[in-house]
Amino acid sequence: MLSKKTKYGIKALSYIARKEGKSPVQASEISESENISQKFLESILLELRKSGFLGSKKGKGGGYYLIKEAKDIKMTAVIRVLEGPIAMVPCVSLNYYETCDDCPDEKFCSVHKLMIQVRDASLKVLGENTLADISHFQEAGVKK
Amino acid sequence: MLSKKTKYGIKALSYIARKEGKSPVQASEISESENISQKFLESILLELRKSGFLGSKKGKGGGYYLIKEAKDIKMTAVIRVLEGPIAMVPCVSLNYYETCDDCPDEKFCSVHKLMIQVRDASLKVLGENTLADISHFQEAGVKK
DNA sequence: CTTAAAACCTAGTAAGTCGATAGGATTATA
DNA sequence: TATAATCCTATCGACTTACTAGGTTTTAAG
Repeated sequence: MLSKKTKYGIKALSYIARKEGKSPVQASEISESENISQKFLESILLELRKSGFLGSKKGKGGGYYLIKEAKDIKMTAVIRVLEGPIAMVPCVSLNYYETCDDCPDEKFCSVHKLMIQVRDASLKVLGENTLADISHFQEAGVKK
Repeated sequence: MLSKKTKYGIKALSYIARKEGKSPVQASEISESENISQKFLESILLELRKSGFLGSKKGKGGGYYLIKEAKDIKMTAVIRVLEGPIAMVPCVSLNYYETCDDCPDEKFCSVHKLMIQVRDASLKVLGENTLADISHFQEAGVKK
């Protein structure tokens, strides 16, 4: 299950992407428009800034803005920062790999085999979709 | 992330599938062979029995056995029983659907759009793989 | 230069979940 | 009758989640 943090984070990024070109977007505006607790959202936006997705401007008229273009932000990157691993089991994670303490040999693990396939399928979808794809409210990014 | 319960459950089913044809398999045997706490495993096997995957026989020489053939057990079914929804967000779940309390309209939700694609990709993999596919230790079930 | 509006920061917390463990009751076989 | 197995209920510590509280700091506008 996706945490609320990740969900809210994606919604916020998407909101900012849609407003792009104009002045920075305030947390309060996103909070109201997307029905997210403001304080909680603030902490998420802060994290997105620290991980290089957002820039910010303090003081009156301040707010958040995208540092890269929406079309250059892959959803894999967003989810890895907010949620952590995309894989469902650490032993098949590319970015957060860990051995299982049970399981003497991954090659002969039924779960491992299955979860590699799930991971690859998810990775494909999340790698093909950018922030731009999910923010324009038409058909999502199904490329040929 | 997959819970240990689901992981152990799949491993146990897979173990039983490999032993099939002979007498029932004991929890203690699976527990030792797969390095799973016996008591915890017992509760998982019980759940798998109650949900119709396993039959059991009590007393000396008892144990667990598959009720259906391994090739007729889709991994979607196993995961739904042990883990719950396959979707990462309730609002895109087929079997455990729930509306989000934020989000006025799913059609215009960026997360929704993305997670439908992820769900479909996962569903495809888990629907194509049966217990038999992941239990035979060759290439997993990649059908054409 | 003062006020207001914004981001930024740290800490805490209630509720829930997870991964077990404990301690037996029940049933079947030999 | 002894033993080996499933079955059942309850509990528990550690951890995570989704916040909330209570500010500090920075900036712009009047």
